[in-house]
Amino acid sequence: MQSPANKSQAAPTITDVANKAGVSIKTVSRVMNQEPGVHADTREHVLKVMAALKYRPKLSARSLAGARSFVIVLLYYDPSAAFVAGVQQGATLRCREAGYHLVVESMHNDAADLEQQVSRIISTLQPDGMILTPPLCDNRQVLKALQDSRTPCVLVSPAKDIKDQPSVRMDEARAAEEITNLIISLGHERIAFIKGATDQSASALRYQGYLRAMKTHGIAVDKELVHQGDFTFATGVDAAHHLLSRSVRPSAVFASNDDMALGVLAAAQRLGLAVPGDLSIAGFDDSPASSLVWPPLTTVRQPIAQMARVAVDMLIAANRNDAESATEPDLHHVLAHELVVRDSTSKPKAVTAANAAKRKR
Amino acid sequence: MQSPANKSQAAPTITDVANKAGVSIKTVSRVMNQEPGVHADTREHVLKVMAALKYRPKLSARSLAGARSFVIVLLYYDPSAAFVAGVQQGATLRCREAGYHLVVESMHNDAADLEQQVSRIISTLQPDGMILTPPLCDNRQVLKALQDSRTPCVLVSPAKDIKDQPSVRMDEARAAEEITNLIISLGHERIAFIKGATDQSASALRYQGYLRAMKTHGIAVDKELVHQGDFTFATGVDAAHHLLSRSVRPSAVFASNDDMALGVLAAAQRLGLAVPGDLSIAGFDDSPASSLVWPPLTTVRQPIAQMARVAVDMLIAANRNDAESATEPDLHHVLAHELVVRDSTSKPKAVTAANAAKRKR
DNA sequence: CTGAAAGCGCTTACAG
DNA sequence: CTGAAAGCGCTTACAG
Repeated sequence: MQSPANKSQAAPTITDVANKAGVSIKTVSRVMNQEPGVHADTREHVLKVMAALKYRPKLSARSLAGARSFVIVLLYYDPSAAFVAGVQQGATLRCREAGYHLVVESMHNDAADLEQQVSRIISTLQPDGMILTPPLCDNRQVLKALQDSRTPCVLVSPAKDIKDQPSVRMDEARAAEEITNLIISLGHERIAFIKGATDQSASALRYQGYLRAMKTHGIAVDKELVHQGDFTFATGVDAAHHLLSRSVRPSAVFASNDDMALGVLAAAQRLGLAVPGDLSIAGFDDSPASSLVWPPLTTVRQPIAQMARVAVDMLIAANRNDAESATEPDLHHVLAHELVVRDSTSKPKAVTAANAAKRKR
Repeated sequence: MQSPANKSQAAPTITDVANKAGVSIKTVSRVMNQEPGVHADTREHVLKVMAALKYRPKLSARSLAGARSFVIVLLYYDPSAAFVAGVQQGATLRCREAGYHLVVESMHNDAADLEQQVSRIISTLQPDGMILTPPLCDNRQVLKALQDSRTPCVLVSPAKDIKDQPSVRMDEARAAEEITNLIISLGHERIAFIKGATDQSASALRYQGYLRAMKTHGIAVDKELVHQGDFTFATGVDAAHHLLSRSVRPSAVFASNDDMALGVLAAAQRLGLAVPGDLSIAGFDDSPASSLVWPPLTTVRQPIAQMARVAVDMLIAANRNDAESATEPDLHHVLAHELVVRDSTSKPKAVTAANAAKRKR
C-alpha cells in the first residue's frame, strides 16, 4: 500500500544517515552520542548529513538498546499549583537542554498501593531518574520502591535529609531569620509569629529562624504573640483576631506562609487597621496572590525552578557516574532564596507614636 | 560478572512470561493487548503468570515495535500556574487509567525556531497525541508542525475552532452572561465591565456575554462603565479608579478575570468603600487568590482538569479509530462551567437607599 | 485459537 | 579511528 513517495517521507533512521554519509551505523551512533574515537572530518561530515536529513534518533530505540532512557519522571501530589508549575518549568527546560524528557505523574500520597504504583511506573518507563516533591519525597512507600529499583532519585525540599539520598532545598530557617531581621531593622519589637502545620518540617524551621533573629537582637519573645496556624488562609484570619485582641497589639506579624499572611491582611482590614501603618505583615513563599492584594506582601521567594534544574543536573550526573562509580560530589544542595520586600512592611508609625507618648507620661 | 542471583532479579520480559505459562510470546502479547482470539482459559492462565511475575511490558519495546507509543505530550507556555497545574492533573490521571504517560514540554510562544522544536519533539518521542493550551494552541508554527507529522492533537481553549481540528473548551460568553445575570438578579443596574487583553479571544467572548445579559434585561449599557483592561492586577486598579470617580458610581463591577477583580477590590478598599456593601465585585477564573482575600470573590470556575481528561480521551480514541478510519464523533467539545458565588457580591444596599431617596424627592 | 519468523532503530561488546 | 554482528523486548504480517 505504501508508495515510494510515502516511503521517502518516512522519518530517517540511523541507517539512512550511515548510507548517505558512507559510514557504518556505529560511526553515526558515535557521533550522535559524542563519543570519542571519531576522526574530526568524519564527525563533521556525519553531522552535516544528519542535519540535511533532519535526523532525530528515536527515544524508544535508544532506550530499548541502551542503558539510558533519556526520561526523567516528576512524581508529585498536589502541593500548591504554583509549586508544581515552578518545579516543572525548571525541570522541563533543563531536560530539553540536555536531551531528556520529563514525564509527570500525579499520585495520591495516601494511596494504599502507592509502592506498587511507583514500581509499575519505573518498570514501564525505566526512567534514568526521578524527582520527588513534598509530600511524596517524605513517603516511605515511595522511597522504598525507588530503592528497590535502584533508580536515581532527587528529593526536592524533603522534610529532612536522608543519608546517601540526594536532595535540593533552600534554607528555610535562614530565610525566616532574615525576614524577621528585616522587620526588626524597621524598628519593630512586638513581632507576632504564626506557625505553620505541625506535620510539615518547614513549620519548625521557619519558627526557629524567627526565634534566632529575636534572640540575636535581644528581644524577648512574648509567647502570647506566637500563634499556631496550619498554613491556610482561615487560620491566618483566626490568628489575627487573637493577636489583635491583645491589650498591647503587635506592631508586626510574620506569618510563616503567604496564605496565612493574606488571612491576617484581610482580618486587619476588616478591623479597620491600616497596613502597614498600624500593622506590618510579612509572609513566606511569594505565592501569586501575594502581589495581587493591596498592599502587596513582603515575603520570601523560594528558588523553586532553580531547585528543579539542579535536581535534573544531579540525575544526569548520576547516570554518567554510574559506570565510573565515582562518588557523588554534593549530595545535599542548598540554594539561595530571595527576600521580596514590598509594601506590607514599614516602620511602626503608630507604635512609635504610642511609645513616644508613653515616655512623656 | 552477573551472577544467577542477579539475573533472576532482572525485570521479567515477555519471554519469561511465555516460558512460564507454556505459550508463545505472541499469545502473551495478545493477552496484554486485550486482543480477541485467545481461549478464555489460556487468557486467564497467562494473566495469572503475568501477575505472579509482576510482569510490566516496557514502553520502549512496545513503542519501537508497534504503531503506538503510549505517550501523550502536553505542550504549554506559561499561562497561569493554576491553569497548567489543572490541565496536568486531569491529563496525568486519565493517562494513567488508560496506560498512557504524559510528557510535558514548556515552549516559548515567540521562539523563532518553534516549528523545529515541536517537530523535533514529535520525531524523538513519536507521541500518540498532543495537547495544546493557550497561547500555543493558536500558534501557526506549532499547528503546522503537528499537521506535517500527522500527530493527533487536541486544542484546549483555543481562540477559535479550526475545521477538522479537535478541541475542548467551555462557553466563555455563556458563563459571563450568567454571572452578569446573577448580578442583575441581585438588584444592580449600574454594572461596570472591565475588558481583558485585546489579543485574547476570551476577552471578546466575555464581553459579549455581559452585553447579552444586559440587553436581555433591558438595561442600557453606559459606555462610561466599560473599561479596557489587560487581565492584570494593575489594570484592575486603574479601571477601578476611573470607574469609581464617576459622578454616579457603578454599584457593581464585573471584571473579566480574577486578577483584575482583585485590583478593583484593592482599589475599593483603599478608597474606603465597603465590599460588597458599597460595591459588588465579580471576577472570572476562580484563581487561587480569589478565595484568599476578604471578601472572597464571586467568580466562574473553568472545568480545566475535566477539559484535559476529555482531551486525553479524544486522543486515545483517535488512535483506535486510526485503523478503522472511523469518523470522529464529536470534534469540538464544550464543557460545563460552574458559577462560584461567594461574598463579594450582594444586593446594592447603598444604591437602593440612594434610589429610594431620589424617588422621595 | 495459536505460533514461528522477521523486524522496529538503536547500542553493546568485540574485532581489526 | 572504524565496522560487522548480535541483541534489547516487543509487534507485525503471515501461516496453520
